[in-house]
Amino acid sequence: MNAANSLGISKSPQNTRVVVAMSGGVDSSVAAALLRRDGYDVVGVTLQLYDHGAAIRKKHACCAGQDIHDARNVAERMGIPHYVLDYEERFRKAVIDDFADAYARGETPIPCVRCNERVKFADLVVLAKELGADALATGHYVRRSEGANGPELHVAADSSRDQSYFLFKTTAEQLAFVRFPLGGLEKRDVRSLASELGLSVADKPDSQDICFVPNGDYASVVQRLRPDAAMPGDIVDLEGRVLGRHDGVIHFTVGQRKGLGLSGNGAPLFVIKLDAARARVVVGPREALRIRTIDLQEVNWLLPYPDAFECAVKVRSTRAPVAARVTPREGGRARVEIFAGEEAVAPGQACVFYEAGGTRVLGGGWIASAKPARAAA
RNA sequence: UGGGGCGUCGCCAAGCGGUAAGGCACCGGAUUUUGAUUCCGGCAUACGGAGGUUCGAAUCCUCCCGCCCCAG
Repeated sequence: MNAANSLGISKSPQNTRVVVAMSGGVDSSVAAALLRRDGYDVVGVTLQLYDHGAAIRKKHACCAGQDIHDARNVAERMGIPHYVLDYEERFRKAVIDDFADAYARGETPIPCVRCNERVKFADLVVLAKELGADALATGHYVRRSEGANGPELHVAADSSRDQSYFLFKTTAEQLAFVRFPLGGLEKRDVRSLASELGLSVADKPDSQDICFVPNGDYASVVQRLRPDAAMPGDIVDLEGRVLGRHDGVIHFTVGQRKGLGLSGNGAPLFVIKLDAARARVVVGPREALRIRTIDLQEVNWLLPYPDAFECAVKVRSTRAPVAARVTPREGGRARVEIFAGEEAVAPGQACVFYEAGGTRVLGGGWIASAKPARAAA
């Protein structure tokens, strides 16, 4: 048995085939280039996820139109095989439909996580194995390491770029096969590497916003897919008093302040709850956003024995983890008690568990419901 | 048509003779591989209207218009 190579696989790089998920962006391009430079047998794969024509002019997108050309160019330059696969149908069903349904239910989906969960780390893993690969690599900023009980997921070295929140659904089994070449790098280093390696995408802007939504106007996408979901209704306060009207719950999310058009108040009002069945948007003061208990579903455990444990949880990608206790429940569920409370917890978003004071991701689940820190309607 | 009160940015609201606070809403930008949040910036040459007093008024006076309240 050979010594493990840089990917932790007991083969020489030349004999190690790695499929790289290439989105056409800087990150995945550099990931592929780095592996190529290290002598791996790299195969590039790009998934065409949604409408080609509609996306071709869009900046900051990924996985369609120009991005596919970019990925192809990068692969060509590196001299690696590159495949473009039509995943539009799959993506539409697994990600876009789910996105629309969630909004119609008054929830706030994270399509990026669904895409990782259902497409990139599901279908792509299978595909990579079919291509005879020893591993699948992506350009995500997150680290993987071999622990006593198997592979572990850790936050990125560049904490400002960490994407672990978006990868919480990665299973232990997938983790055994996936690699993240950029997890230990700083974003600026990746940029300069892209230049050094002569990649045409070196100065390409980072992607942001939802890739399949044209102008940041996600509501119009939902409305087109689920016409009935855009039902106008009342904006009410915590006591049920009608304060105004709205054009559909799909335009709002828990914690939202802007767009309510409610004036004359001393302090701003926030969306506290969405009641899709009654087409109601419930608003209240900031204090009413405070949550103590959260119930999760479809939990992914990256721990060997999920007994109740204390850890730090993130309820939002852009916030520091906070101390909490997680209690697993049957049926893939879990209850999370956040000791100091947390604001604006929206059903449909993710709650990710982190090792307290550490870097390891212990798991996470989808937020099914949340209970206020104090009594409130 | 007797008495009293009030009319300042879309909404709420300071100011009470010295040259228009603030909040909400809204708009723009920054941040952000979700949606949000947050942050920064913008937002009444103008104070119901018309006159008058004054070096100077949203602030004082007069009249008018509108609204509210109490009496008739």
